[in-house]
Amino acid sequence: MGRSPCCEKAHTNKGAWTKEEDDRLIAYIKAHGEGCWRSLPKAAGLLRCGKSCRLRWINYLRPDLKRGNFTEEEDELIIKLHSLLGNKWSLIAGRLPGRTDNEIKNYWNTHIKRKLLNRGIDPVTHRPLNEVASHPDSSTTTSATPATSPTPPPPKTISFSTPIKTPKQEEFLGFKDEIMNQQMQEPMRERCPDLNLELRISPPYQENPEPLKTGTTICFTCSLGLKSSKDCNCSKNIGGCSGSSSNGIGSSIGYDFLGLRTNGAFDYRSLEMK
DNA sequence: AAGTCCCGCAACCGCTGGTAT
DNA sequence: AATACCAGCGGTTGCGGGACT
Repeated sequence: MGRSPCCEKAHTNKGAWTKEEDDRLIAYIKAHGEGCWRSLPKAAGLLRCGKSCRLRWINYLRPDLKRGNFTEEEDELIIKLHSLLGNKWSLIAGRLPGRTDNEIKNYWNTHIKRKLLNRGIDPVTHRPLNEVASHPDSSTTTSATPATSPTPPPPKTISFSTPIKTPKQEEFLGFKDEIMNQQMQEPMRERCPDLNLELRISPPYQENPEPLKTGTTICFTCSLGLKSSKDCNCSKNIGGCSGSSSNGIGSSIGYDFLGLRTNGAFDYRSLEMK
């Protein structure tokens, strides 16, 4: 037994959305909120698949979308995040307010790939092209998984021998990038000497950020904005984070390589790629 | 002006993970 | 444990418009 189709394909429109369809969708979501995409089309009087409605809303109609050209800063941020996360467009989008995964994916394929090639950097491995050429195993094929090479590939699993010192609270509120950069970049630089991995990423925007008490922890999955993850290891006193601190890692706060709050010793095991 | 090519983007498709029953 | 449903993700496709011949 498989899954039933998400909609009655025979009675749904396909292709570009009309202004009227957009208006109907916007009006419905304004009145009832997001969710229940399967039943939404019928309720909203749309001859569309629920999936299609969701995509249209998320990628085009959402009021918080930024639209417009990407800035140079956004370009660099995408490149850096891609070098660390691979084709995890939704994760990358999560670090770029107002941008969608689809938008970033398209932008990557049409602009950034070319930009990196012009810089002599392989867009898949983020290694210098000449280095890739000298190691035939480092293919530039479809996989986002870093290619094999004499040196270990980038983070399937990474560990840094030097634990990050716990900054004072006022330091992490102001994100002491320099500390992180100095301590985190060396191993990466070793592997990608031409790749500037200086990361300056802000935490997700919060209207009224709740100050963390010294001694509390936040796990990597939560720092990425992944709610209710089974990997969550946060202390219970952090809003929206309900896991228990059971991974044996110390309770001091440090920064992961994305500039996000985490335990003093960052545990990259939670960052395994597919 | 007409035809062709190329590029960018919106949308679709197939699949996976999570959850409820 | 098995099944069904839902939401979401990432790869791919196809259309529209601009550039080029």
